[in-house]
Amino acid sequence: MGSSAWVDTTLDLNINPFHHRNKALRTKSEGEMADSDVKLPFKQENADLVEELNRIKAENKKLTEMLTALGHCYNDLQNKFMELVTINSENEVSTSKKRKAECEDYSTNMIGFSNGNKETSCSDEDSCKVPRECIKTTISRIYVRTNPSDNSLIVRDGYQWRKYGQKVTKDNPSPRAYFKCSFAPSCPVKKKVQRSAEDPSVLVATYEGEHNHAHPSPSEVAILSPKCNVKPVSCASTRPSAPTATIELMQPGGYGDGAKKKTQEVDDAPAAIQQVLVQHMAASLTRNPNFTAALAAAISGRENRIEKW
DNA sequence: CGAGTTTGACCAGCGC
DNA sequence: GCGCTGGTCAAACTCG
Repeated sequence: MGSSAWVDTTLDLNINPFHHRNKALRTKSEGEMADSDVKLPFKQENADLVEELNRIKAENKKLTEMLTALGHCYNDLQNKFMELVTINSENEVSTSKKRKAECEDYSTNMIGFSNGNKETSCSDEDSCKVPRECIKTTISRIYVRTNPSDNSLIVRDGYQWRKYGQKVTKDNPSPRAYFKCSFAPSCPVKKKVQRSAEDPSVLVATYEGEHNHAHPSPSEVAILSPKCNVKPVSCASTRPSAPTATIELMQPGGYGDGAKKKTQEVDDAPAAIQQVLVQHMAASLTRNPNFTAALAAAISGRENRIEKW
């Protein structure tokens, strides 16, 4: 991807909106201290306000333009990403020699998380015959980055699983573990977990079917699997049948700890560092399409209000 | 003692 | 039909 496609998204969000105004007031108060008898004429104050208004308008316009550019950039990137995904999935289908794995591709939802670099989805409708059951069952695939030293084939997703088999497959030296959902006796969901052949630190969990019960609450999970260090996960983010990019696994040293650490850092940081952190957070937020959309709405609303003045 | 895991045996689908 | 492979079963084993 060419670097020319990248746009500087670090918006000057006017983090301290009263900065200029304060400056003016400060100048004013300093002047007052020096010469308390001289009062700023009302007209002058009005002119200052108009000037401030114009400055804010110009800033809003600039932000709106940047948002538009950002939106276009985001769409371009998304399109490019989808193209890459399509190419990848085609390659996967053509190289796959597995009988049943082929049919998985018809309804597979591949969800990547932990480092979020493999999120994709694919569907290919003419590469193989489709047995009926393959269409009926929902198949999701998730990738979990784990500690390479951790040899366990455990993907903690909040559900209760019972292992019923393990097998070494031909195309992968690491064994594949077979799990059934044991939270509800009649739950048809099965899970296969195997380390990625390319990257042994990545666990590939394949879910088949849909849970016919509610996601176990954290307390239920704690009761059912006291030794399993499962933290609460939202239903939507863990249901294999409901693929989402917001899946978050509780990996040691994962996002949870990181966020905690960050909070700690924020608590401890002096004001200057906090300012830098705020600016970093603002930069991160501007990369979020939801945020940019909300910001655009807010700006347009604000502009309307300003124009009414 | 019960629940969960391990592991060898068995079964079924597919290619040759 | 035979062999290979993935998936499942179930007895044996482990652990709390």
